[in-house]
Amino acid sequence: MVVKKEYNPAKIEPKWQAKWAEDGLYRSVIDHTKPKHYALTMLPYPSGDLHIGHWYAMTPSDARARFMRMRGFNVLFPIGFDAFGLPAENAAVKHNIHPKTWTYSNIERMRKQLKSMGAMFDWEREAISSDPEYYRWTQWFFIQLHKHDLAYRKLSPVDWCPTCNTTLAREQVWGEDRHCERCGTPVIKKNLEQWFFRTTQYAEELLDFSNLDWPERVQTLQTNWIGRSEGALVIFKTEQGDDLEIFTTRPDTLWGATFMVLAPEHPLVEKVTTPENKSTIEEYIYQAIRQSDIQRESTGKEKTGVFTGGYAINPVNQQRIPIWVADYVLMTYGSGAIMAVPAHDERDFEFALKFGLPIIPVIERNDHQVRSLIRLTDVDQTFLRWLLEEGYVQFNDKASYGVVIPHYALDQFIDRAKKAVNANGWIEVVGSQWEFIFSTKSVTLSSVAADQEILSMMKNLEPELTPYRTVMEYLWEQEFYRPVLYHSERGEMIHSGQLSRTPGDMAIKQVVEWLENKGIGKRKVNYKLRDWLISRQRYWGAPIPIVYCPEHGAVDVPEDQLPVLLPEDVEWRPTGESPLKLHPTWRFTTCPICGKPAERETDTMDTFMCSSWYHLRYLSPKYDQGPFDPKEYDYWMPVDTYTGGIEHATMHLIYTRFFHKACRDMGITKGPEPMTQLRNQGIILGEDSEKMSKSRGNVIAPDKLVEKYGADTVRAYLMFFARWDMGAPWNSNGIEGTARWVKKVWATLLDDTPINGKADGNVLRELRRKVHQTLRSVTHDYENFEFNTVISSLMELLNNMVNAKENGACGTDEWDEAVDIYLRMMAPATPHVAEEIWNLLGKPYSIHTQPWPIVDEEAAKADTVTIPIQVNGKLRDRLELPVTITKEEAIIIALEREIIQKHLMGNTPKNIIYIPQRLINIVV
RNA sequence: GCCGAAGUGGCGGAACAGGCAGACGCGCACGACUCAAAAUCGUGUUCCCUCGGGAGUGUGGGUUCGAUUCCCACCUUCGGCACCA
Repeated sequence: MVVKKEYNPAKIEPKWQAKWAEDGLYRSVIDHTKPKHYALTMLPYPSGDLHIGHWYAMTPSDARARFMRMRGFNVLFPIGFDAFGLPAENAAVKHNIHPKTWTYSNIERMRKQLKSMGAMFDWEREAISSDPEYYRWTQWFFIQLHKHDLAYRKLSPVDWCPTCNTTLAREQVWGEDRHCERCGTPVIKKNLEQWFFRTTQYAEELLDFSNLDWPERVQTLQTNWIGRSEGALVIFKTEQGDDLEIFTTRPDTLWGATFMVLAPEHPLVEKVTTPENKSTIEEYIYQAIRQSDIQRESTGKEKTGVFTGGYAINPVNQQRIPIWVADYVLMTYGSGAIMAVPAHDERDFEFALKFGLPIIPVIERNDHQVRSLIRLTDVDQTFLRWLLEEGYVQFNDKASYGVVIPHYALDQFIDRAKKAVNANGWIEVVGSQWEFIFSTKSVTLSSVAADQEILSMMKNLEPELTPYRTVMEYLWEQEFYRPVLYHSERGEMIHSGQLSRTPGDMAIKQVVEWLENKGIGKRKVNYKLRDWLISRQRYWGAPIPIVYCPEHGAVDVPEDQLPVLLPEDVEWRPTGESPLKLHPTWRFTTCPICGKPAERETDTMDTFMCSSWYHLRYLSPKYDQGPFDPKEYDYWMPVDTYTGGIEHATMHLIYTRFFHKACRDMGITKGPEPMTQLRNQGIILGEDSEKMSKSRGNVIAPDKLVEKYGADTVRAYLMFFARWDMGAPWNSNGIEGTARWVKKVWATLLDDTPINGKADGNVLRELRRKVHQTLRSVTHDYENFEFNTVISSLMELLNNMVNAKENGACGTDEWDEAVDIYLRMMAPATPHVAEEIWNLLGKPYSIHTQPWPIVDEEAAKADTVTIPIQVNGKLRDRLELPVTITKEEAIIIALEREIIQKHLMGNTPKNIIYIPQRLINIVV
């Protein structure tokens, strides 16, 4: 058959899209005779225009879903919109358009764009999170969580703009001075009653990825985000008698705690602050609280803090230690208070040094290194000579020797030092042992009292030392000592009362047991993960279904009264304040329990709440007896393949896992995890290798590309131009190659005019071999999301087919088979052109319901192989040999080659490596 | 600072299990067709070279008959976290 027809994607693509829709080709219905496959791509936010990033995320995922369908799975590949959220409200204020109008017209537009991709979305299952039928169930989930005590209310600080009268999201706070994005007013923190979900209750389980086929990268990100650390909870007492709880990962350093630090927000701050420190503390707290966590936590910043005037008692040794307030301690982690052990914690060390707080070593160095800076005038000559002779002197200048004493010589050194030191001086033993040798006595730096004693003895001999507040402060002045003053390694406990000499590997365990026996502490696991704050002081979101009754408090809206509808007659103040608060009637209602006047919660839910369960709504978007139809759930869940951007690794993907596990414990969902397999695509940057953005003007518009090349070419190029999981900067030129390929497929497969007579058997055997080899690799690559090599293999095969055609392959069974398999292989990637050619060749509609071809292993087998011959690992020759050749035969042939003989240069081979069908390496 | 990923021709990338480095494509050069151009087709395209070869996968070492692939150290880029007690 000869078909003379131009390839015109603008014509064939809409034609097939309409036909497929009409025939319900992508309707997914429960079919128990087939294995199911739930392929899910992250739902888009209806920002208004489909971005090339959406295409990059969705079309390869679509190709994979199509491939699975051809492999015999009953595939569900749904789509919807994450339609609540801030941009709609910003548009409302800016353009005076209702968020609903804005959102739904965007959806309309994006639906059209999505359909132009030719994806196998089942539009009957579309779900839109801002539809009342959807958010009714978002609210229902909230109530279930509340009923099971997984939702609770607590006072929590938010960024607040006093001019706009509203909460700001983190991305709305700009600049170093933290001003409001809209009006420039500096932002303040405000404590508001907020709703939280108890994600932390699932922290331990969320760390378990054993049921998941998820990228290592995501697992690492989540693990770090959850941030598990083991340690102990220890109860200190303030002098007033209040319990002051702290969490520490190093209970073995308790004896070295020389001060405590409270976060500025800590509830005990007020109580422990003495009257004379009150105003300083208040001032400090005011400026600390205004800063964001990011600023406060930036490690580069110099430490700040203020003494409260109050003291606590260290429960292990009854030492009285000062309580400070400093912003390097965070209220959101642990209990918002720490014991500071400056000798073994870098931050505490820095703080203690700055504020002159004592630093007492309580953990031995593992290398036991001792350093001493010996002033020549403080000791006798014999001692100095001995040090030189033994080679302990690391450096010397006119005034002093810097010596490093090995562990074995320490006792001897101290003995000799005691004899050598004169009445005007002293010798410091630093790093280990921590002894300060004076002519009258030696003192060990093992307590705050000892610290002061040593210091005052030094000052007596050397009045210039008067400004120093601690021994460590003085030692720090000597560059030579700095490397050994502080360490955070585990090691043998010292200066720790009865627990001294406990070896490092048992120290933590023994101290915890000891604390538990004494009733002053216990083992504790802490997490960085925080409970999920879901309240938003916003209009365009799902209202939190709670009514506040003066008598009954926070009462759930009864389930049969859901949804709590968003009122549409809202007024937009330029202030951006939530219209729900301003609405004249909406918030006033009655208590579901007593019927007396009550008020609605005016906050709405975080949109991550909507996206935590959309995969369930897709199952039955119109179902009204529950969030989803259990029949659909039982068949389709869990999601088999979830694809989307890595940027959701720690937010959405933790929330949705939490949500699933919480629902499982409430009997709503089943199984350990919602999404079995996860794969992330990378990011497409602009051609300038910068992030695409309107302001940079480097945005690639998919609509224009589709117009110019057709959706199939755009799809294929997105699959081809980079590794899918890596992403890459966009390259406009490259797409021409893919366009050429599609055209060449069209020309080659449709025109089977015989050329050059009949092909011989060799050509046909080669053709079949290449076809089946390609089928094998393409199958593997679709399976493993290696889309770029799917396309390159197809290109390669096409080049072979063109060759075969020139050698007369057309009109043979082998040629027809090649065409048939070729079209099936390209159907998932380029669904329209594959369908069109398939149809023009008179094959049965639709190619997309055809089974995936099976590799003929016999045909794919090669009968000869090219074997490289190396001499000493260097390639010298190649041999074309039958695959059946034996080792002996191959070696004989190889050694007979003239070029090989030349490179052997008359030497006898010492060793010959033979890897069947791979290589021969002759070693001389 | 910590954690993670990645470094291969002019460019995007390939090499699946340690065995022919550079598949496939872009770009470029030359040629064919054309009055000409576009499109299309063909040939070539890692670098150096005295045409025998030699070097080469971020850098330096190591293991091996053999390393883009494994090990150690370092450099660069990107991403995440960022005083987490």
